[in-house]
Amino acid sequence: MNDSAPGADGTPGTARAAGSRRKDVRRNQQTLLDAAAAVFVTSGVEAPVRDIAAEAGVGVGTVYRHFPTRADLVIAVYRHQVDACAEAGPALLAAEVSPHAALDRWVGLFVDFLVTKHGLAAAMQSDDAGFEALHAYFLDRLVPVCAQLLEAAVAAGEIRSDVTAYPLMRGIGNLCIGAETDSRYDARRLVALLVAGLRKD
Amino acid sequence: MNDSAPGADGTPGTARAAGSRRKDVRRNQQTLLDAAAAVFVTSGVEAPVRDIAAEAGVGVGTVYRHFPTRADLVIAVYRHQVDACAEAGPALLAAEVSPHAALDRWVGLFVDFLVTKHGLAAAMQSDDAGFEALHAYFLDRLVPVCAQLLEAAVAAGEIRSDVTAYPLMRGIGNLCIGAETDSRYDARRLVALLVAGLRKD
Amino acid sequence: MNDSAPGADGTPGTARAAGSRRKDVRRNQQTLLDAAAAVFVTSGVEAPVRDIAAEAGVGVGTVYRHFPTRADLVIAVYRHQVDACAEAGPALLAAEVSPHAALDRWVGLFVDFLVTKHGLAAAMQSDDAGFEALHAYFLDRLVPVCAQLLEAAVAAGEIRSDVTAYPLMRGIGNLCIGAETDSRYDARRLVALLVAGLRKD
Amino acid sequence: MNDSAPGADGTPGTARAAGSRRKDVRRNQQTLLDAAAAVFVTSGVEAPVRDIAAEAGVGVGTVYRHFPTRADLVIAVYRHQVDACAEAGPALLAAEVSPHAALDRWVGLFVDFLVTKHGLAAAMQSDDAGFEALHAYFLDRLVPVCAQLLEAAVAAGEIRSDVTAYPLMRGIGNLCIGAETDSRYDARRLVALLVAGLRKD
DNA sequence: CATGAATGAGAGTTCATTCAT
DNA sequence: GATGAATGAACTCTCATTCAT
Repeated sequence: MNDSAPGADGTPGTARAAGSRRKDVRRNQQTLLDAAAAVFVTSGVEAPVRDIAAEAGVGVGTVYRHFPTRADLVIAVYRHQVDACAEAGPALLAAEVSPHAALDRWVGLFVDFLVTKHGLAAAMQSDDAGFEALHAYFLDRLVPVCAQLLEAAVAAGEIRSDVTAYPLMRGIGNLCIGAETDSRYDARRLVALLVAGLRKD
Repeated sequence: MNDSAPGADGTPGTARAAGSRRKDVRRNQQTLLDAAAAVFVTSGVEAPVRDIAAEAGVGVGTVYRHFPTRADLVIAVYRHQVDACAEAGPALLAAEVSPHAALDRWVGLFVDFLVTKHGLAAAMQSDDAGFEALHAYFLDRLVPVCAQLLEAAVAAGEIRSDVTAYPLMRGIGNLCIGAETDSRYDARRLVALLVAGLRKD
Repeated sequence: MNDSAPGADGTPGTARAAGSRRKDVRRNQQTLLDAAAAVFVTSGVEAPVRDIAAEAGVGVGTVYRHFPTRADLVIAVYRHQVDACAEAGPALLAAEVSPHAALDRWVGLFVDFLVTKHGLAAAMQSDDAGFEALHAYFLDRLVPVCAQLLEAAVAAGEIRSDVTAYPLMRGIGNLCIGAETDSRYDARRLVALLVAGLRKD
Repeated sequence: MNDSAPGADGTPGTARAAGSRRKDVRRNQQTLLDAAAAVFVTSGVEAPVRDIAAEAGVGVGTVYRHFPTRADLVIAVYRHQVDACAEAGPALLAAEVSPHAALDRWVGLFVDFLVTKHGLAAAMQSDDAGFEALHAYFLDRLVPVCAQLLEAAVAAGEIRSDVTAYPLMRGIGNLCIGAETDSRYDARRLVALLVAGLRKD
């Protein structure tokens, strides 16, 4: 993360001008992220850059300056939620009665996140070069957590030992595609089945 | 299907000219289908119409004449394989030792088909209006078969009774997205897990 | 439906084949003219050739064979009515109480014809090269009649002598453009004003 | 009008950059209008957007940015002249010896304008949806003026009282169609006859 | 830094016209 | 003669991305 704690720069005195400019920039970034999030909800993550700029009330150039590629923008928009999800893994492992239960709940968290993000799941799997970084970010952040949960469940003898975290995460992601627009399709349900299928015997 | 029973117009004499013309046209259609199939492999089913025309060595107008809609073309390209898949369902049910085994093998057939069609799985789930007919065709053809297999397995007490064919098919389709371009991702495996997850207990 | 009643031509003896063919052709032409007239009514004289062929139940090639240019077709469709209009001129001159009255009624005839032909007036003035022949046909046929009426009216001292038939006919044609689709616009009325404007004093 | 009072943003300093940009843009708009006017003269108002872009030395996108609709462009090109014509109405009414004379001269102004605009008169009557706005603009602007002149002439007892402005304007517009390409056709003359035809007795 | 105008490649689609059968 | 498949030019419109101000 490049700018946590928005108001935390206690730079006093001299650097005022620079400081306020930096503050402006930061404000701009946030505006942009909010705008992007809003547009993503209605038009999906492939929405025209211009729409996002318009929603934010800035020029397209500003979008490009802050987020050179679309992936950068998408990552930034969802970073907090992805991070929160990643951090929830170990916590669940500690709190739940069994590693498999923890895995199930953690996966549920991820699905709840994805299912509400119009087009995100699809973008994540897109072979479009522009989304490579997005794909990578999600995996970098979540695969290790998933691996940890998987290992614990294997160690506890609850699940088969021949499934690795990467394909599992991609599978879960895939199952979430299109869930937001088809009421007859329940991604949560199917993911639960998939996770159930991991069980030994 | 418009070309069943190739030799059915055995009319000699009069219909010769028309017949041979029709033969040419049919050949052309096939050329087009082959070209489309080839382009779909490399560029996905959303490839520009112009590319397909070029691959087939015809003008764009010819593509539009035969397949007014992109969905028409995609359906035509895959119709035989979808039909074969649909027909395999009852056969497997008769041949396999148990309904669940039949379901598993049938699903495997579908996955083998999908996984080799670049972008097809993705297109099938696309909310793009142009692909609606495609979506519909696949579902019309395969959901009933899947439902039949599911029912049999439920009747045999092998699987839970709370899963319906439509979401299952969509889930399977989703799991196949992107499988052709990522060697670390094994769609067959995940689908097998999903089907395993249907088991009672 | 391109060769109904194959043997219906009562041509006796030798010339049967040629005779029946010629009759067929003629029938085809008439079918085509009827079809064209029908399509012109609904889609205007610039309707796609394919639409006309379809309406007639023939191939586009047949249309082109009989009417190499669109103008040929349009002329053929309206020839009878144009001729009838042309012939009405001298008759009216003989029947009416004054040459100006005859002119007025004759012009009314022409307007009644044009106003019911969707797009014809516009096509006639179009500088599109494809319509040149159409333009020419109408003028060749009608300008002399108009000139005759004009001369008689001038000779009778009813109208000014400085208006010639050609621009008058074009003006009348122009006034009819778009009349069929705009209920607030009454071409007959305006043409009557124009003709009234010819009056001396 | 969007550019009245050119120097009205007298903001010094800060707004300079934006100001000069705006000036460029304005210049560009003008270039575009000039180019469009030129192309309209040679190819008519239905000329391909690309041709206009090429004439202006800009990309097609630029044309669409400034004038989303063809009608917008056409209106912009002719706005000044239409406005000038509209404004001339009352002035003529004040200056001429009689309302009918004013009407005659005003109509002459309009004809002089239309007759030099290749295809404009035709486009104005076109039932093409893309030209609806154009049609509307002309009528909105000119019909009231015409109505005013008409009323005055009626009040003065010079013309018949049963002709309204709308059909009269349309008729005049129609009479101008094709005038620019046919030396044997004198639209001014015919329009004058039409206006003469309005006279009482 | 911000702006948003400009660019232009790219995709879709329609039809007049030709010509092999 | 009739057919209608094929051709491909022509047009429209959209957006990602750059860059002068």
